[in-house]
Amino acid sequence: MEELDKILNISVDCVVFGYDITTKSLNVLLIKRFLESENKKEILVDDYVLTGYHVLNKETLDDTASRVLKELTGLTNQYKKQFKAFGSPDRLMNEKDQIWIKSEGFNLRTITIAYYFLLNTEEVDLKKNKHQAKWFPINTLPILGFDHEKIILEAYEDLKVKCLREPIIFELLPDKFTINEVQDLYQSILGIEIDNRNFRRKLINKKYIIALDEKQIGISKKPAQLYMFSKDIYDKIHKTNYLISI
Amino acid sequence: MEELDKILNISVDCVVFGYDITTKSLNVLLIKRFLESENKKEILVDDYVLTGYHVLNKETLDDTASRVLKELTGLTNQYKKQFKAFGSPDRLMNEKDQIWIKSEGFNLRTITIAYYFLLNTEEVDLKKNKHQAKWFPINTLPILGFDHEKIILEAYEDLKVKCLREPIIFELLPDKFTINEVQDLYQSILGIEIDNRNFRRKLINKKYIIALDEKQIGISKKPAQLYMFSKDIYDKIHKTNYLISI
DNA sequence: ACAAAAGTGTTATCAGTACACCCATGC
DNA sequence: GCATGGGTGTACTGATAACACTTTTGT
Repeated sequence: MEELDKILNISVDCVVFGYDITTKSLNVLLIKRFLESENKKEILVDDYVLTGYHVLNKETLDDTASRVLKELTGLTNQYKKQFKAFGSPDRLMNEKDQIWIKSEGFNLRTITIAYYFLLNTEEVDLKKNKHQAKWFPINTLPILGFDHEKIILEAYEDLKVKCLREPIIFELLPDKFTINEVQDLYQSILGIEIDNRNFRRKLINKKYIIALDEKQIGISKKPAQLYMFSKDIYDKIHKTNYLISI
Repeated sequence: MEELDKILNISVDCVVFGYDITTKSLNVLLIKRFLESENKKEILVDDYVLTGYHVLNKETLDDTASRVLKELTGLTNQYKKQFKAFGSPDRLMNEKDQIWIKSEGFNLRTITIAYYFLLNTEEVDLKKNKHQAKWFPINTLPILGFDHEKIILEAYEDLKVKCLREPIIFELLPDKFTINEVQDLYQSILGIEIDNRNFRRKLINKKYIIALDEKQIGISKKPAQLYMFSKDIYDKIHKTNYLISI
């Protein structure tokens, strides 16, 4: 039944970015792709890929992406962005990909609509996961199947550009965060050093960064002030902001 | 032969933006969609759509877009941007769309990868065009088939955002332009008023805006200084520019 | 000489950058 | 009391915003 509903040449692939606040590492969630020969003597395919699935007949592309994320992590309502379609005729043409495709029975010329999701790794419990999902730091990715390395790197580029212009950085952090955590995250994503004093001043002066009546707890050093991000206030301020910065 | 090569459920649609420097109007190039009943007594479909075509089997998505533009305008090497995939199950489901799809024989569940192109209207000669192509100002679009109004408006949104951050504005102008022409174009796209003195200073101070040894000719008033944009210089300057502006 | 569009300067305010030390807390 | 990371202030520079008149040219 479900098989009939699949569009065999159109899929959605999801780059799930998760920030690990304790190791200060921007990670990508990948699943294992593993296939042995019939006699189990030979390993035919053993690498990692993005999660993805075919688009179903009665489903929007956004729905497919949300479904894939939910199955992988149990999460809904995370920040989601459709960032590019990949459809080169040779994108699934290396040897291992062909073996895999044969075993799965889908179309050699499949076009994929790629999404990325932003969340923090603490939200995800990988223990209950059946796909052998695992976090990999963006800078030390394993061998990847299909054209998924390309997809991840393009998603990362888009994220880098976007985090300079839009307040999506907060999607990678818990609701309550410290200023230094935001700075660490920018530094991780962009691979740069930022002056702490200037960064603090800049952020604290924003009306949509709200100081809470709380400090960190359970920390073994001086606990830091916690803040939250108000999307409502941000949107109000930025309705008509036409600064040309080229 | 060609029919066999088409992927029946995947297309590319092209939003061709053309700036008309004399009327100061940002336009979109559309083609006529017209169908009569067999007895020619009734007009079944009479509206406009974007140009687009199915993706061919051995073609990348970018190639499809370039092919469509070339067939429509004769032009190659114009600024091209893949901006979004549209794949909602009901995107081709209104009555006229269904009549049209039946007559053309393609798939009811077609996903389209939408591109936009930037050029200036003077580059295009519509006389030789067989599709009854016509320019429409972005603010006075005709009745549009399929979900093409939605696609155009999303392309326009993307263009608005992008022209504030990247020097794509120059793709809509001739190679040699005046400062006031750039200002008029920004004002057309964004629907805002800009102070001429501040804008001039800002632009002229950019190293990648190069004053030529030429003035306008054939103009009935004081001829203005001509400038050009240097992408090389722009790229050199902006290699590593990590200004966080949220 | 007139109409039309090109071009010009100053001041005030705000944002960004560079830079080094003290403070609060938990252990 | 000490190690750790949190938190602070100032001066300089460059960009932006507000604002109105003169100049050049073709006709």
